[in-house]
Amino acid sequence: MARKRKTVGAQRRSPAQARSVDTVSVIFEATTRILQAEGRSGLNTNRIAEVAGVSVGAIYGYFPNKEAILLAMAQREMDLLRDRVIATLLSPEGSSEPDPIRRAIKALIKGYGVRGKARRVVMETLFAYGGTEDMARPVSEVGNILAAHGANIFPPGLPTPSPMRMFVLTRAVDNVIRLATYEGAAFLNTPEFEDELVRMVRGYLAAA
Amino acid sequence: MARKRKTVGAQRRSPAQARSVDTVSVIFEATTRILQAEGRSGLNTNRIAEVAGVSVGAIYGYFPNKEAILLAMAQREMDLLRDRVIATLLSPEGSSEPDPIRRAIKALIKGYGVRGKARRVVMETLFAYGGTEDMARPVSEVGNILAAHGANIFPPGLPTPSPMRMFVLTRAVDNVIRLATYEGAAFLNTPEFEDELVRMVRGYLAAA
Amino acid sequence: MARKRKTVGAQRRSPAQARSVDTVSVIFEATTRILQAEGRSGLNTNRIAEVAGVSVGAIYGYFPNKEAILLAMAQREMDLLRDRVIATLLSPEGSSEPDPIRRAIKALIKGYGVRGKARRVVMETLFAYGGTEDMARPVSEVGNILAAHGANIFPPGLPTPSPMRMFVLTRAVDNVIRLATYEGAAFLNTPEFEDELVRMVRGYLAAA
Amino acid sequence: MARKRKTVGAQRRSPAQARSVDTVSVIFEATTRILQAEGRSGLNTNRIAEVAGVSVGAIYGYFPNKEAILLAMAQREMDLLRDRVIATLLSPEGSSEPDPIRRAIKALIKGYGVRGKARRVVMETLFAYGGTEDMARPVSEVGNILAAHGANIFPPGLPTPSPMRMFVLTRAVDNVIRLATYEGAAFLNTPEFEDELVRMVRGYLAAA
DNA sequence: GATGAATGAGAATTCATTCAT
DNA sequence: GATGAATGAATTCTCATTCAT
Repeated sequence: MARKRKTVGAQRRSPAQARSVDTVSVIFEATTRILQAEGRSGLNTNRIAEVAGVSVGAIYGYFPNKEAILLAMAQREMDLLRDRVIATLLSPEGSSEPDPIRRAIKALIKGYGVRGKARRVVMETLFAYGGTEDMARPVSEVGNILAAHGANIFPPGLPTPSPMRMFVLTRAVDNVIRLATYEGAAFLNTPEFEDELVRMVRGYLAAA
Repeated sequence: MARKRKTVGAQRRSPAQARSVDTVSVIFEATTRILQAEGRSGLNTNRIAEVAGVSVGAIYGYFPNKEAILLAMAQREMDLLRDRVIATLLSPEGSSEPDPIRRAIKALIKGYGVRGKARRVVMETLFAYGGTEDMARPVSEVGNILAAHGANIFPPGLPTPSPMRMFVLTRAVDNVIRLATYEGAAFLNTPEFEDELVRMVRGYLAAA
Repeated sequence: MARKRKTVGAQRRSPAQARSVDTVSVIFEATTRILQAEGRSGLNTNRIAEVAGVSVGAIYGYFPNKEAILLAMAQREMDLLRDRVIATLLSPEGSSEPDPIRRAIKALIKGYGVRGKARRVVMETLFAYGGTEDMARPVSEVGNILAAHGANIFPPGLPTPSPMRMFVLTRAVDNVIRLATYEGAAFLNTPEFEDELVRMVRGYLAAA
Repeated sequence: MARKRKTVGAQRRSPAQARSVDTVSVIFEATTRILQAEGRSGLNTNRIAEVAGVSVGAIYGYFPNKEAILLAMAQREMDLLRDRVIATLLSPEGSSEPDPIRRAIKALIKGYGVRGKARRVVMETLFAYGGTEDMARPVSEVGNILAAHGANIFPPGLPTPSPMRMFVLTRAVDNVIRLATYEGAAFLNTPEFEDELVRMVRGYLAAA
């Protein structure tokens, strides 16, 4: 038996050198491509190595095991999305939209739209491997930012939402957009959908 | 010899006799038990057969492969949940709760709570195999029922929600509860969480 | 998970290193030994690995499936036999037999005789997988050699046979010997049988 | 284990009733169809039953095991061919061809041509299952007939061939035609090919 | 006689991981 | 640091055959 108990964890080699960064990217890209083309069941380390043009051994130089690759990818995806949303929330400068809630919703819709299938598969994989917490973390972080900057973001006159309300609010918005994207809803990019989401957020906050 | 490409899908033997129906149930029960006790990695066809008290061959008489079992179970789960929610929405008799919205929310929270680990794995499989549509269908069906019986369910004075609003509403509620369940949120079974969800629904509807 | 449709064919790992070549040889030898001792039904990949002293995985590193091993062996057998016959035809030196036709017949009889059971199973596999062409190719190649060197091989005074005649001639001789071997004909190793075949060839050529 | 040691043998139920004959035919046809469409690896008793529209159990009512089906089919094929050739040899009436040797060759070419692929697969299967003897028997029988009627068939003035010569002669002719058919030789149905075979037979006999 | 669900030993194949080069 | 051949336990899946109905 060549298998060891899993230690799902972070990367091994620190991507200090340019080459390391390349190798990691190349592994991520290969994984994305395989997942996209053949789904989860077509994914295995040997295949990743082959598609990535590196040796299996090299993969184990950067990741302790297979799941770690998927985990790292999913985290990267979530972090990218989170950063985009947070940036959007906090900096009204770069946008013509004065309402931060609407800005965040726009950012999410746009964010889920790019690299749609790849992201979906990676997130699904993460989900399937039990990474619900990892999926939730960036959403929580957005929640934290919102809470911290509440005064600047939420409509004046309304109290900053409680943690539970934050949970409900962020999950509701995030998942509605996610599912609309995954289901390929026709209204996904319409202003009406945006309006609807804004209405949900405002209505909810107003009902408190 | 020649292996066929996997066809995650329909059953093979049709459950014409009483015996067949038993076998499928027995397979489902065994799978649930294993999943509950050992999680996804403890699940394999030989084990299922052993726990179910049937032969491996019998399993392959009803399902083309392992995933198909999980998929069939997931669909059954969703259908059960849907039926429970619809029943709750429509029949105020069996409940002390007069508000249909709150009744439905209670039913969902309770429904997601039972057989938690097994349901989760099963739903993850559905998700991982791209079954977003299958996940969404029962929710849509609840939406249809809501739309049809709107007058009896939605607060008087409010118009029956549009399809898009129905989408947002059902997905939001469903996913918030699902994620709270999966994340093991501490507030899951508190009345406050229920209140919060009711508030979201009512606030949203009122904001229209 | 996803099984690929069988691709009875080429090897996987390319025998770049000396080690690889060894592994393939070792697999071939083990297969021959098992076939010889227990026939086709005693042959399975785990057994081959065991007898070969390699892991099952190693086998799948070089062959996509069990049949591919047999097929590769069959091709090797045919090529060996062809080379032996051609060598015999062309080089009168190593033999006390002055007649090239008789030399070739002797070589064929001897060639089919060695490793009888194993060769047979291996050829049957080739046949069963539609490899009639593969079986015919080496015979054709012998035919080509004959045609090219006709002047030195065929009885003086006779024209070099036409392609169709070559076809009839080579197939007739090859198959008579093959069947006599497979049927375990009592006369197989008698000089009379050899005489008979030589007579057929000469009689045929003379009748042109 | 539900498998018993094989008793490759004849049919069980004697096809006394019309239904039995039908069932056997239907099994043969299904087997042929599967073999033709999917090759040997696609053939199994459950599939035969399915394609034949009978139950697996029914198959075991007529044949003791799977191989018996193939064996029976191959024997039927060979017997049909043998009967045709013998009839052709013995009865000059039905033909415009006065030469019995040429008549037999014509009959063989024609015989191998009909139901080409189906026959081939069945014969290959028989071969692969070690039925070389069964393949050879009808040829031997033709040989016997030839020997018995030698005076009427072989060119006057030539001695009736010895058993060994008979072996060489029949196998040579049979296999050249068989391979020409299997390889789809362009010259298969030309008079020249016929001429060539006749020449071989006559030349060989004359060389005695 | 027929049916077809069930059997289950056995075979094929996978793939994460290691480690000698 | 990289390579990739080898490992082998674990799993999936097959299919000839039986036998209760």
